Amino acid sequence: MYYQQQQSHPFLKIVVALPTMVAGCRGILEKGIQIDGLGMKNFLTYESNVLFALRFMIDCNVVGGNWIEVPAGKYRKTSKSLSNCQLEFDCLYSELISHAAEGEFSKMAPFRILSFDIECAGRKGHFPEPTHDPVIQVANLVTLQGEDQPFVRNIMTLNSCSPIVGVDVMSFETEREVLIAWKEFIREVDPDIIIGYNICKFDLPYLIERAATLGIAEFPVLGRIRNSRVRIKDATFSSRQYGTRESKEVTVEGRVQFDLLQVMQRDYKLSSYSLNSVSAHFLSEQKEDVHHSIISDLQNGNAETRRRLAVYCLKDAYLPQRLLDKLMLIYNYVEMARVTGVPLSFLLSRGQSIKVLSQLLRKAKEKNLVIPNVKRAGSEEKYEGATVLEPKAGFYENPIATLDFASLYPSIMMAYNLCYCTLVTPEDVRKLNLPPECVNKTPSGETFVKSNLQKGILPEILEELLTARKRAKADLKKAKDPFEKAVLDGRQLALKISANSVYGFTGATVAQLPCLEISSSVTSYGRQMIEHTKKLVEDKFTMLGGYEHNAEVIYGDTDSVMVQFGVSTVEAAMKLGREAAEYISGTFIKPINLEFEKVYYPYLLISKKRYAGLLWTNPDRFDKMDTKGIETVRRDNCLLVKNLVTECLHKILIDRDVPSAIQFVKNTISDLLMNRMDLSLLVITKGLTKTGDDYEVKAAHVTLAERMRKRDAATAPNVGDRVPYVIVKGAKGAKAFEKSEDPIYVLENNIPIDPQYYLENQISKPLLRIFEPILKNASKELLQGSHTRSISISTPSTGGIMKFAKKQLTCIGCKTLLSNSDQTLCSNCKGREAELYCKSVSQVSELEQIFGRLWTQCQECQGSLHQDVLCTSRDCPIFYRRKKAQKDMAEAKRQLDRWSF
DNA sequence: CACGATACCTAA
DNA sequence: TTAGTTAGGTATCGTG
Repeated sequence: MYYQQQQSHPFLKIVVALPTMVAGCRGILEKGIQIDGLGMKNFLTYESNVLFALRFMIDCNVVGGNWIEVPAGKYRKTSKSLSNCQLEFDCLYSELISHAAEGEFSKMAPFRILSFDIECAGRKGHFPEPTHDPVIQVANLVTLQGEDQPFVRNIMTLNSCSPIVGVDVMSFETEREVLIAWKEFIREVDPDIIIGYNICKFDLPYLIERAATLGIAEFPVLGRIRNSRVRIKDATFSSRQYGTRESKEVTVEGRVQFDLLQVMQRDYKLSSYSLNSVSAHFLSEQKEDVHHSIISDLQNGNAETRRRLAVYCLKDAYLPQRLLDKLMLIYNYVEMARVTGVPLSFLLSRGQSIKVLSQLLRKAKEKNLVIPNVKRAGSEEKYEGATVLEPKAGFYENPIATLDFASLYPSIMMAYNLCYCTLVTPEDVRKLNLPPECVNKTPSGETFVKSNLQKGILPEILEELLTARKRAKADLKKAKDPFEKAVLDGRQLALKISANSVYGFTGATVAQLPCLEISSSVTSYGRQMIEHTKKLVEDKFTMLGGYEHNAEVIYGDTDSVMVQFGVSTVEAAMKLGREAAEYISGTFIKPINLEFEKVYYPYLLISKKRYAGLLWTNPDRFDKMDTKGIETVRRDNCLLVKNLVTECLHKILIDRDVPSAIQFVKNTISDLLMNRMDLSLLVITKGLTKTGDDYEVKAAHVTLAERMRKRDAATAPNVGDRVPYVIVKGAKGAKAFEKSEDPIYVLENNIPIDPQYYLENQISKPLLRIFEPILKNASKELLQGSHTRSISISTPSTGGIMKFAKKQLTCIGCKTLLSNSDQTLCSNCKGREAELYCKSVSQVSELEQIFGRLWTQCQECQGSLHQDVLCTSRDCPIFYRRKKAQKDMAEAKRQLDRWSF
């Protein structure tokens, strides 16, 4: 920490017998000890907060996912076996040879991967609890990493189960036998990695707690250490990036738990993280979603119904494996472990900073430096971030060129040698009197020495990461073998992410080694650079300077500027863009580089961080429609808004057909108000970011989560979950949080939704923001007119006061109220019986057909055309349509029944 | 009804 | 032995 003129200092290295003693030792030294002749003295400690496993790996030069050689003759068989491993021997740790992940050693190990899923029989209306409810099935798939089919597929069932092709069905008479069989299976298969969906929070703890309830003492020995019991601990993880999440920490020695739910939540921003929704998203494969209350019925049926359950259970074990393969997670995660040096398990259980710290510790060791364990200072400190240039909002119908700094923050840190060990304290600035040519004074006022005096560790780490990335990308181009390609692609991704998170690490005031002098210097250089770029572009590309038009920077954020060169073709904009990038890059120190990347044409700039446009990287045709920040890319909008905005942008930007966009809006509004909208389009989801009491204001999704907790605590959303809801009709002037409701509940109880809310609070503003730059009187054009007057005939409410209201019949022909409930038609419509009867009949048959089609579709999804559909998936549009069709059909049949002759 | 505070999510 | 950063838009709630 800080630039040290003196090349080396004496340090005292303290070695203790057990890892746990490090903390105690550190405490004593920090608090201070009495030394004869010196009095009370306290000490700054160094590297006293490094996790033991990481310490060991760093000292032995071992990284996560790394190959280790135990040289012949350097080990001997253990005298007494302590493990369940296939090979067991003793070896001195210093004899291990750690191989860098290159050549032969970059290959992935043939990990044995177990994917499993359990089913439990909850009591009616309750979510299963391990203290009451039995485990009735466990499905297992075992796959060798790199192979595309599992080599073991089995299901352990309580009670009989009809055979399933290609699956080893193992039936048992008692639950105890099921659990013991699974435990034995684990020992026999000896998996390296255990995967599944939500296994860390549900399946694993459930099995263990259930075994404890049943008193199966031998069950919780699932790891590789003989006689070591699995331990469970409640854990919460909380960070700005990943949010707060409660989970369970299950210790299974020697096997990595790789919960696909955690992977999804960390790596992808989705509106729903149910296995069903995720599978649909990544695998285009739906899965039936059987409500937990039905599972008991299937279990209590016969061998056939249990077989049905088994098929379902197997699919839940199969999908995580498919996701693992499809997203190449093993490659990406192992490469991340190799690049950053942390064990694989840290990547899912810990945050970003441990990865940077691991690299820092390794590099420091190499340089013979030690890292101080600085006190956690006040975390309130803030520093200024990046500049966002004031946007000149509007619809641009000429090409806009985009200039970007490549890896801006890493290159600033490299260019100006910003590091812990190059920072000069204000005191030292005065004392040391360093010559100006040896230091950089940053725009934020800090002083760092240049690399001739001391090369920074951070810049060196960054250089290595970026060079390695370049190499990985080059190798990737040459690679033929798909496995090799996967490894390299995973590696270049890991390298990029790692380089980008170094800056964040220095600014993390609650982390291990904050250094705001570095982070605020980085951003101050960044601010200076974007302003400089804007100025250069506007000064050079002028008519006075011999160009056809005056260039104008219309927007820019952090590391990019959008330039309107005034030219009318994409090609011309690209040419000028390249020229500008090259010219401006020349004015910066290496390795800072401004690149021309792309052209937007046309370009709709709404405000800071919000824009849309067609993106061109070559002049022949556009690559895609690119939207930033607006509703189409946000998860807290209902599909109705997302689809509507996407479709309008498509029509405006691609088709260049504004009238058709307007017509589309009108049709959609009309459909909404006529109650013709699919409920699935109206579902809004928002993340539950804290526990109930911590909220200071009431919000729709929070109050709904509370109400759901009262209905069924076990299935209600938890911290970190996303809560889907719809807004239903309520009292006049009721707040949104009073009108939010669970979509499934709405469907089952036939509660009318509030179309007006969707029109006024969901659709209108986003639309106006898009149309206003394009259309005069946008509000009048879109939101007023006949299409908004078609007031809905809502489905009658069954709850509340409506229970006491008697339903009055209306004329089948014209819907006027009838005084006499025996009547079918009013006096006006008398005489049209034949026509209207035919209409009723055809309505019923039409709806029957629609329903039939949807039903078949669901049957296909569940994989059998001979059985009832049980699926109630909140994430599946077909489910909502099927339910609606069913209701409509029933209503039509009721109408038909009124024609009793 | 205006306005600040809170909450959420995104850009970079 | 818990946590990468700041900037910014928008909706909604609560209060004066």
